[in-house]
Amino acid sequence: MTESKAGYHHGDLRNALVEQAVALVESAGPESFSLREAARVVGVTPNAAYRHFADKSDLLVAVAAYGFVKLGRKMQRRSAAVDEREPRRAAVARFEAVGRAYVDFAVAHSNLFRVMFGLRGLACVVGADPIVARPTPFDLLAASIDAMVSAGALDPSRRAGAELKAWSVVHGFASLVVEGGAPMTAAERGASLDALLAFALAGLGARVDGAARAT
Amino acid sequence: MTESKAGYHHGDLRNALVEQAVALVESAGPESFSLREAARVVGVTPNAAYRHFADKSDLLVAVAAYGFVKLGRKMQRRSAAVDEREPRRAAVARFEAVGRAYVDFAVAHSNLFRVMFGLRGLACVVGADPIVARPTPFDLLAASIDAMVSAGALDPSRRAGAELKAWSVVHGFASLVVEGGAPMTAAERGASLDALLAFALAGLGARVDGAARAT
DNA sequence: TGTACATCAGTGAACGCGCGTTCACTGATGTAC
DNA sequence: TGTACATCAGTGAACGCGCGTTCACTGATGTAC
Repeated sequence: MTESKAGYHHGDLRNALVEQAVALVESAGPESFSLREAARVVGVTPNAAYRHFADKSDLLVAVAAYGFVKLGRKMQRRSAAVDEREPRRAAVARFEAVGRAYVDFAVAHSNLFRVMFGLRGLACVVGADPIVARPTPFDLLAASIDAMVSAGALDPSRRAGAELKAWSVVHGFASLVVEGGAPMTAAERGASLDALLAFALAGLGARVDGAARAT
Repeated sequence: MTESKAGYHHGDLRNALVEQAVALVESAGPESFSLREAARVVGVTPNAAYRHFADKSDLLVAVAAYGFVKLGRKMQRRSAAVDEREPRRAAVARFEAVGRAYVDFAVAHSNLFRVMFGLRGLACVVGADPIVARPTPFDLLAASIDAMVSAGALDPSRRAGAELKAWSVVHGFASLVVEGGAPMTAAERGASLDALLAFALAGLGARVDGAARAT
């Protein structure tokens, strides 16, 4: 509500704590994150946090939710930037843009990404009744696949289950990159991701340039 | 060396600690694991552990390595059980068996799986000079793809980069299942995995039954 | 407009805790002669 | 075969630590009349 900084009442402590928690997690990793430190940096007593969060893990769920919001925005931004002259190409390009946004996000915010998919983060945020406003990142992925069907890039008979396939490929790649299992330069990562998206489109049976796409 | 249980010297403390650490991690998760508890359960003073491990995270790396060994064995077992009458079909079936073993392992040992792909686990174990004896799980995946090429199920021109594609799909799916992002019954998981493997083979451009595979 | 009061959002001090790790040590083991 | 001794693998006690969380509290806020 109020924005007055000095004073007994903070005014927007909940958001301040979440943002500080995100910053701390991003810079030092989830395992060394402490509620006390977040409160300390915000300039507030540790117990003040309990006015806004049930406990530490509740705060971390809010951090995860923040990450999903950020990820969704990145997906939308990238998707919107696609050249849309040729509808079928554009639909495919948006699908690719969504995947690239996902991986880029994971690389740029690897510690946040870990919290999002760490213990209970995903389950709390992406469940049947997500605490993140729609459209969620998953919604955006589904929409991009629907758009491919509408644009004639994907046969309706191939539609079922496409989200899980696409999500698995991209999430697996992002995880492997983040966890260091496949150490690579940014250029190598880009090339791998290109190949990976072509692989995913081929697997789905998408028509990219008139003909069904080959890897 | 010796197997005497009683006595001042344990005889095989290092292995005992690793096995107990694995058990504790599997049952209570990595975040609540403590070196002290492992030592306590083994019946030894906490500091005795420092005779065998530099510190706690060194012990956890050993836990991760243990997991990769176990995973590799499961892959080999499943792969060996494939009916091999028709070479091309058999090669494809082994590739699928490797993928299934991976997912099944992740589900059956989800906490161990988390340690393996948690902070530094992967990097230490799978790096250029792995501390796990060859063939590593990654080696086994690569071999199964090579076998598909030899059997004529995969054109050599499609060979390059196939490991990363296959690994990404399966790892992503396993992670999503483990983290609860895609809650499903065992039957649903099986059906999804079937579809996912078909998707991966199609994406790679594999020939499953004489013709190039369609999803 | 002014006052009374309920509610809210913080404070300050303290708790018990188990942790990772270090220290100086000692009992057991195995090897050289 | 017997003894001396270096090495190894454990003990036992203690450390400092920051943590999450609870307690009773108080200053600030806003609303009813």
